[in-house]
Formats: sequence, C-alpha cells, structure tokens
Amino acid sequence: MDANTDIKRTRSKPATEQVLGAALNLFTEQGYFNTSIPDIVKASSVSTGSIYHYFRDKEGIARNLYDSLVERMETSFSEIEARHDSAHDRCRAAIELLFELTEQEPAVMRFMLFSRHREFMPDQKPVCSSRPFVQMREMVASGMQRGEVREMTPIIAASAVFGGALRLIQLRLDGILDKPLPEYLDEIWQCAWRSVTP
Amino acid sequence: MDANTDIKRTRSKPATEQVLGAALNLFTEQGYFNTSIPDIVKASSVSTGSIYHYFRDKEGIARNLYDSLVERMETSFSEIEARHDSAHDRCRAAIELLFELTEQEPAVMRFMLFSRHREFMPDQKPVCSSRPFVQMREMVASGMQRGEVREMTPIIAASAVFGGALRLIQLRLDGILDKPLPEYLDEIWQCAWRSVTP
DNA sequence: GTCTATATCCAGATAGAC
DNA sequence: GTCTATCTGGATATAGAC
Repeated sequence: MDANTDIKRTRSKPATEQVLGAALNLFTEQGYFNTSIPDIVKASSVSTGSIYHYFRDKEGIARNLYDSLVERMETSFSEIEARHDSAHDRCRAAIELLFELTEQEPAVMRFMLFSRHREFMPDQKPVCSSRPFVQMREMVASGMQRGEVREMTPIIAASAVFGGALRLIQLRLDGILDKPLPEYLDEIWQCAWRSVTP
Repeated sequence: MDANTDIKRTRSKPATEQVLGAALNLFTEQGYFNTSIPDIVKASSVSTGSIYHYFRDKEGIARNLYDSLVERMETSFSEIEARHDSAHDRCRAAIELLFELTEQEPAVMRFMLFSRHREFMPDQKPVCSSRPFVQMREMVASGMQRGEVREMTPIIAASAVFGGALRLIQLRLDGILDKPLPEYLDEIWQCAWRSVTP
C-alpha cells in the first residue's frame, strides 16, 4: 500500500494542483489583488514555504494557471477544426463548447475571458491575441474563402459571429441570465449565422 | 483679476477634477490595484491630505468616477431614445455613440466597460445591470413589440444586436484594430440588424 | 519537500501645522 | 483647504529547521 505516500493531505492531489485549484477559485471570486498568499495557504492547505518552493512568486501561480488553461482551450479548438470542415459547423461547435464550459467550470471561463490579465501579468499579450481567439477568427476567415460567409472585413465578421455568444457568457457569469447557456444555443446561433451569411 | 485664486496650480481646474482625471488615467493604464495614492498625488499635483479631504478613501475616488460616468452615459442614451422612435435608429445611434466615445475618450470606455468594478467596489452591481445597459436592452425589447425585431428571448436579441459592437470596442482598446471604430460602423451594424430582423 | 517564524517593505490612512 | 510628516497593518517573500 506504500504507506508513506499521502500521509498529510486527505484529498491526495499533488500540492501544486491543490494550490492552482485554490488560486483559481480565489482569483475569480475575489480577484487577484484581493487574494493574499495567506488566503491561498488556507484554501489549499499548502504552506507558504511549499508554495514558494513550487512557484516563483504569486504572479507565477497566475501565469501557470493561465498558460495551462489557454493551452487546454487551444487543444479543444483544434479538435473542433479537425472534426468539422465548414465554418458553420466549426463556429457553432466552438460556441457550444464555450457554453458548456461556462456551466461546468465557470471559474475557468471567468479567469480566461474576464480577468484583466495584464494588470497582474504585465508582459502578457491581451487575451484577444491569444491563440484560441486567433483560432476563432480563422474559423470565420476560412468560411469567407469558401463562400459560406459573405465578403467583409474578416475581423468584423468574427466579432459578429462570436460577439453575441461571448456577451451571453458574460451575462451568465454575472448572474443576469438564470437558465443554463446551452438552452440558448440555437437561438443565439441563428442570430450569429444570419448576420454573416451571404 | 482676483489674484488670490489659482495661485498654486497652473492648470487651474478644481482639485477634485484634477484628482479624478489623474485617477481615471492611472486606473485604466495600470489598473486600480497597481495605482497607489502616492501615484495619484504625483499625477494630480494634489497632496495626500487634500485627496483625503475630498474623498473618503481610495475606493471613494473610484466610486465618484464610476457614478458620474454611468450617469453621463445614461443621459446620452436617454437623449437617443428621445431623438429616435424606432429600435433600428436607436440601437444604431447607441453604437455610433459608443464608437465615438471609444475614440475620443478611451479611458472612459475602458473604465466603464472593462474594469472589474466589483473587485474594488465590493457593493456595486455588475456593470451589465447598470442603467445604461438596461436602456440598451429596452431599446431592443421595444423594437420587438413594434414588430421591427422578430420574436425571440429579449436578452438574446439584445446580445445579438450589441454583442458584435462591444466586441469591436474591446478589440480596439486592446490595440488589435488599428482603424478608428466609426469606419466599421456600417459594416457591423448591418450584421447586427440582420441578425434580429424578422 | 514541507513546514514555521520572521524580515522587509510600502500601501492606505491620519495628525495636525499653516 | 492644503500641505508634510508619520503611524500602522498586512502583504510578499525569505530563512532555515525538520
């Protein structure tokens, strides 16, 4: 049974996971700057010393979190691109994914989409320039080449397709919408697609 | 000439204005939490003592700023409602206003739309519930009653109409778009309106 | 690798002269 | 009403035993 593992922590996730999970929740509930290291110590049951053993500093925690979430999003979008050919199907699937993720892991969405990252990670690019957002714009742009989407400024088309859905995500996270987002998928998608169709 | 006024400050705006202006710039450039009172002292040329004479605390500065900007927005939207009858004209005018404001006073838009207010003003409602946002949704809802906008969940319609434009504002503020927003008005408006038209 | 105890710093806020 | 000087708390980060 290897009795010398998992002596301390009951929930036997590795300490780094423990810290990252606690930090994600605290950062999204109270904000990065309202979250102190002692807060993270309490919420994660990992000591100050260990936290600084694994992470350079507080910013390092946020960085690690952000990078891994962006990467995860990127992978999901790549899968969507592989699974579908048309811009129609790809964009719809992307929105569906975002809606589901919002319901299942609101903290992830909050942190990815609606934190002011540059305020606490000064040398990050704005989220809008991150790979997943570029992928979303590419989905639309390729649809324009195929003639599915009418000729127009590509970035405007992308904003038209995804703008409404992103707005709904924000409203949902802010508690304005009380039904789960997937219930609205058909309706918002119809709007989105009509707006750019030839 | 009343020589005993305006002795100290060269730019002879009242001290409170001086402080609010400096704070708005600093808050939007670096974020609220990265801005210290000493920073505001330097940028405003108003002393710590005076700042605390006029404002309860640092949060009070943000509060004052936020309230006055929301009120200003509210007034502008009311004027639009008075000037136009149709949802089509009202919503278009609202977007036009937002686009112009973004170009002329980017800091105002940044602070109003894209600060995480609740992180530093804990007892504020989310922006999305503020009067101006409600007004925007009302514009769309009344269009639905008049039959200009097709029957659908009202908040979805509003998100479809304004989502793209709000997205463009964010892209512009993040430096992704390099042409002034008004140049894109016709194009995004066409998308927005098509998306909800019967 | 994990912990406790502690050093250091600087923010927010106040006191009180002018 | 405006200023300078100063207090105080708590945050980040480190030291060093185990």
